[in-house]
Amino acid sequence: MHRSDQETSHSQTVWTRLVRAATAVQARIETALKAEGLPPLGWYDALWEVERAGPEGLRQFELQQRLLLPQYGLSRLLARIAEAGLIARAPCPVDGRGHILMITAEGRRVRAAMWPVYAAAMAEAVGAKLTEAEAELLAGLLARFV
Amino acid sequence: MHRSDQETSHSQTVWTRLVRAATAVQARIETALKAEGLPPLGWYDALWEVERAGPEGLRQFELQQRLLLPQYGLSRLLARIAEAGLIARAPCPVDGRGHILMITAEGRRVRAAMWPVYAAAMAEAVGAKLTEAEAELLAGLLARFV
DNA sequence: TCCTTGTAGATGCATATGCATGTATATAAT
DNA sequence: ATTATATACATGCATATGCATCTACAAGGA
Repeated sequence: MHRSDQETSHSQTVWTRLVRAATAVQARIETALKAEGLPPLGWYDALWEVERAGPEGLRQFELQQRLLLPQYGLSRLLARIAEAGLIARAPCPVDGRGHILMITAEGRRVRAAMWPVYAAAMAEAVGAKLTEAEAELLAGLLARFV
Repeated sequence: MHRSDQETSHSQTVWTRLVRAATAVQARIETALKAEGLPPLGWYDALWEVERAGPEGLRQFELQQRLLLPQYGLSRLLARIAEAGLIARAPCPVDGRGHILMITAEGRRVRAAMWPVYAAAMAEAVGAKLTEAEAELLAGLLARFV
């Protein structure tokens, strides 16, 4: 084989399966949510973080760091979620550039409705494929990439 | 905690890290390709499969199955790649509905140019984080999800 | 032959994403 | 204060994606 030809390495096998596994699981979760008429997965993470932040709320850039989203991505995600009335954006009193994010009552309701669907899909797509020990092992190996 | 509240399970840890790992590695590879002025990763897989198929070429639906892409996704991906002159689409002689895909000389050239960049990024983002034994173990665990 | 059903692939429309840049405010240096 | 630079967030524009549907051909009856 020529030097520029693909030979399958362990790295490549890992990479390929990593993508396939992630997309397969994601597809299952998204499908489950959609089937219940619930918002997409991305909304869950945002709602959960903001809800967890409590009555203080959360700055947009903090959420950005936690979700690892690009700045403009979060900006537009929040525009959609706010449009749906699930998160409220208030001007930040101590920094005129910023927003404070707070979950609304409806936002809590929707997140709580999403959770059992999300959890069930995760259990089916992930938990059912591994023993507890394997899951811990896998989680440990995956942690290398963060 | 209320029943609808999120409690972290092993499944969830695995799922979260799976996504983070996949996006992190992908970002590295895409960045490396872009930095060299090369096409995105999705093009590589298509080019490689078509090149591998040899002079017989490959039917579009076969490629679709191998790449696990939605039908319309592949249709448009190929439109872009063909527009760039890297893959040729000829009508299929035995099935008037189909196309036969064949890589062009320029397609070979580009794929060959992509490979070392792709391989290096993979080695850096995946191989460097694991021993060979760990990579095999991880690949085995990830295979559960296919 | 005609009709029905299935499959290969393309595409219009709505929505999402990436990239670059814009606006507004903050912070620091002069 | 003035000017420069950095940060928070939004947005115009091009491109990509999802969904539904369309066209064209194939295959199997009646």
